[in-house]
Amino acid sequence: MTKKDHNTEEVIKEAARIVFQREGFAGARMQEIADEAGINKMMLHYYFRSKQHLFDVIFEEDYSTLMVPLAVILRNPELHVEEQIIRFVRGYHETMIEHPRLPLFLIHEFAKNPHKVLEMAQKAIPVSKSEEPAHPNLSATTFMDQIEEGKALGRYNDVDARQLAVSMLGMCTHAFISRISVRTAYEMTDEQYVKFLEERKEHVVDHTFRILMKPDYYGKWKNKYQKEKDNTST
Amino acid sequence: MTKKDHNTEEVIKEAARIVFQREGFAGARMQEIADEAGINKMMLHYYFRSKQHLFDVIFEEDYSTLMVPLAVILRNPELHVEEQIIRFVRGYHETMIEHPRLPLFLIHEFAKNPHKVLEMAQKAIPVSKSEEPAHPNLSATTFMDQIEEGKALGRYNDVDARQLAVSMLGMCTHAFISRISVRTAYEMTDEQYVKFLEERKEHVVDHTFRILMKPDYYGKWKNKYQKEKDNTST
DNA sequence: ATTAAATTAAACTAACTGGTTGAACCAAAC
DNA sequence: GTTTGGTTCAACCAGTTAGTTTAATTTAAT
Repeated sequence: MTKKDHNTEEVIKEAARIVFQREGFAGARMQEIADEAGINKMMLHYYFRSKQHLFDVIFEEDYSTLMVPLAVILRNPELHVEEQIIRFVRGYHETMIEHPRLPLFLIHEFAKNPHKVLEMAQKAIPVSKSEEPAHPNLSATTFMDQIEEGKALGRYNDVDARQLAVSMLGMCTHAFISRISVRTAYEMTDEQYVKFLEERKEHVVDHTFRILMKPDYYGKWKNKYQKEKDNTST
Repeated sequence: MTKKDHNTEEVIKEAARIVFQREGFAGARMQEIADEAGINKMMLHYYFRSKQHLFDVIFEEDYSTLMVPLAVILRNPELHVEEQIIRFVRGYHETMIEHPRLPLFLIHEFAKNPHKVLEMAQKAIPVSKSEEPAHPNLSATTFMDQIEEGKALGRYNDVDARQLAVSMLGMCTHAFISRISVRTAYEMTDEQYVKFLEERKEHVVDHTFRILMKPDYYGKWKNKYQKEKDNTST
């Protein structure tokens, strides 16, 4: 920022991100981070007072990387559930293909320190325009309400909205969290696996809608969706 | 075994299990385990040479706790896929309700040390009767084949079997892995959450079948299944 | 050139942590 | 009751780790 064009602070953060995501807080060593950054260990304390503080910075950034785009989608009252689901699943996959270690990292550190993360979450996700959500991170009420509405209209199956939400999230996360198991079980190369993830995006949308929608409504949606897709690609 | 009736070895193992599952290998402290066991730290080394060895014992046991019952189901050539899915999902939930921290623990340590776990897996799951599976842990070929068969018979949707398998596993694991997020988001007490998990068992079966089966075949299955359930309960 | 900030190297500390030692303990065997 | 041998303990040891200090060097702005 001041002198060097390649900002040391940023170099440290990227190294720390790699090491913390790979080893977790307890497993990471400051020397390891310094080596990863190709920099003297002293610098870590010069820029970020302590290991804990450096970790907090990384964790908060990573948390936002994952949550903010998703929160934006789920908070948007203009969007219909179906559009929310499509954007959510695609957004999740696109972010995670770029940051494959994020889900497991966040979940593991969250599980080790839930209280801290929960209070951080309230600050991390900016609340826009005097909006005061009951569920600060994923105001799921609209989501739930709209599903009830769809059920009443006879479009949706009599599915428990909470169970559906957990299933959808599980379908999204699992391919990333269990990357190695899946890769090994299916004997995939790295490229094949990335391709698998790219494809998976649309499969998860499809699976979610198969759970949610009544067969004929699903058929109609798929038809319409297919046409839209054709129009965009031609 | 020799003198005391309350086996110290077992006391240590249970304490180690709790601490390792909560903190992970890197985060766990031998003193912490000793305290948890209400025992002198020396005893840990007396019974289990090193931290690493103690961890390996626990990890292998936990790995087996999860995998063996599932492998038994998936290896059974007598069972139809549908029955396999039902037993798999139920078995998974029942085991995990008893050991809620198992999935995240195993996945996290697996991700940190994939090579070691993979070679361990081959020993851990006993191969019965000169059976030589291509996929040692979850010989998924039968599973895949039967799904292709169901598609050919017009019973199943044109779903990618691998994607389905990942989705099913994700639906199973996520409720346990993200326990705290889910509990917080839905503002549940501990009892309510256990109830949610109990219920979830059948929901996941249902979700999986909704993805897998064509609507009319799903309808038939559900009908038959409902009758069977009524017969068992009356 | 002068100055101030950035960076490195190396030695150091204070706390922590896995692992060890040697003595005490205790129940059974003689 | 004394011996025996596995069991338990408090204290200790050696290596590691986060974090500090100090001094020297490089870099960039004035």
